[in-house]
Amino acid sequence: MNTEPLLNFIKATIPHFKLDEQGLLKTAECFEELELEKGEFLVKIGKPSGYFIMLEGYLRAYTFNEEGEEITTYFFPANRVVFEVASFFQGLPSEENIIALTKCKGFYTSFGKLNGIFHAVPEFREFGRAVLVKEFVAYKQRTLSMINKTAEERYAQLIQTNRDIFQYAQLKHIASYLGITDTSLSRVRREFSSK
Amino acid sequence: MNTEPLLNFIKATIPHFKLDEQGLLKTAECFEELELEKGEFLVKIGKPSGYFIMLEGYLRAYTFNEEGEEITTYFFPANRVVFEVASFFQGLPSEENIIALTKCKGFYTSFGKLNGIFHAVPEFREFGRAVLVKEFVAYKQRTLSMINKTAEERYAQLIQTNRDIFQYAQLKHIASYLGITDTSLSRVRREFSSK
DNA sequence: GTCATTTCTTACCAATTGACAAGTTGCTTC
DNA sequence: GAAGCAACTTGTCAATTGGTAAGAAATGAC
Repeated sequence: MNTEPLLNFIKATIPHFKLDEQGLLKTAECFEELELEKGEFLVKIGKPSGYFIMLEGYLRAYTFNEEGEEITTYFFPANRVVFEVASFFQGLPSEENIIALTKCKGFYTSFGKLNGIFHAVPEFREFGRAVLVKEFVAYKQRTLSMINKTAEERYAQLIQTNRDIFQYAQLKHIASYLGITDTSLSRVRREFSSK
Repeated sequence: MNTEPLLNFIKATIPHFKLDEQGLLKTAECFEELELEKGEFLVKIGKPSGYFIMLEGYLRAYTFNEEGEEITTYFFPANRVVFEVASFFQGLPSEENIIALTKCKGFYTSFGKLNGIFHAVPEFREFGRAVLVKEFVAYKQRTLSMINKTAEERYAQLIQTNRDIFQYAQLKHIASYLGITDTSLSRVRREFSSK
């Protein structure tokens, strides 16, 4: 297993990470390489979530509303750590599916193993916290745009920050992610492109 | 300083917390008692956020949109840990104000001191993580209702889960928290109460 | 107490969004 | 190629929400 990309990712996340041989080895040991084909699930509803450092690919998280319709809760681009927080950290069955929109590559571990590294490699704890904080902050941002931006503004923002998504995800999924119907998104797109 | 309520809160959060004299003392040492009068700020925009274990009271977090209008991002009831995550954990100036809606009581600490406890009292790290995860999960839930619930459903949900808020917060602030205008909330309330 | 200010409600109209249905396009399967 | 299916767009109408203004109610200053 070539662990260099994994360690690079960790170093990029926390510049303070020290590379003593011991810790480096222990850290790498706890991860396994994982590849997902398009359409494969990283997390399934009802099952526990793992912890996936994704270096290539795109993922979509979704759940179902009372009417049984899919609600897309998140899109994950590459170079993000992907996990369903309640399931992973609270040991609950996941309430979300996370599915590969493209072929995905990265490094995978479980809660038990991650805790093992936290215990054995103190510097690594900072990584765990930084990741949790980063994802939390991203979610706060998302909530904020839901409360104070119009559908069109949210669409424009998504195009700016995550244009690739439109290449891989279906518009109906982008619509539910933006909190509107696919019909509405279609209209928004027409008006937006006429500007 | 009577640290019993503080330690009870920690124990309630993580039942595994061991009460060895040493760690107990060190933990308590890092907190100071804090009381806020109604209208006082816990966090101010531009300043760093602290970490407040609030045992009594209600707080409101808010920011401003491009038009300079207040947007309420969160209401904190008692028995929650209150902090602005990006500011506290990433050392950034806060982009939110957090203000007391009522008299508030609890225990306060800074990032440096909290890290000190994490270092000195390993069991306490679990508390820090549990708190972070809990707040993250709460925010995810909030985002989900913004995407797949109507304003009236969100209103009904807030009444059910947080009825007290209506006693302490202004309706215009509740409106922006729900992502609607105060005019709209007024209508929703009329229609809701006529059912 | 009065006055002034803010908060909340209501009314009116405009803009946005949703629900439903029909039509187009593209893809898969046979 | 034809048939079937899913994704996307468009149109129509209804429901929801926003913007503005006016008035009622509550609050605070004096």
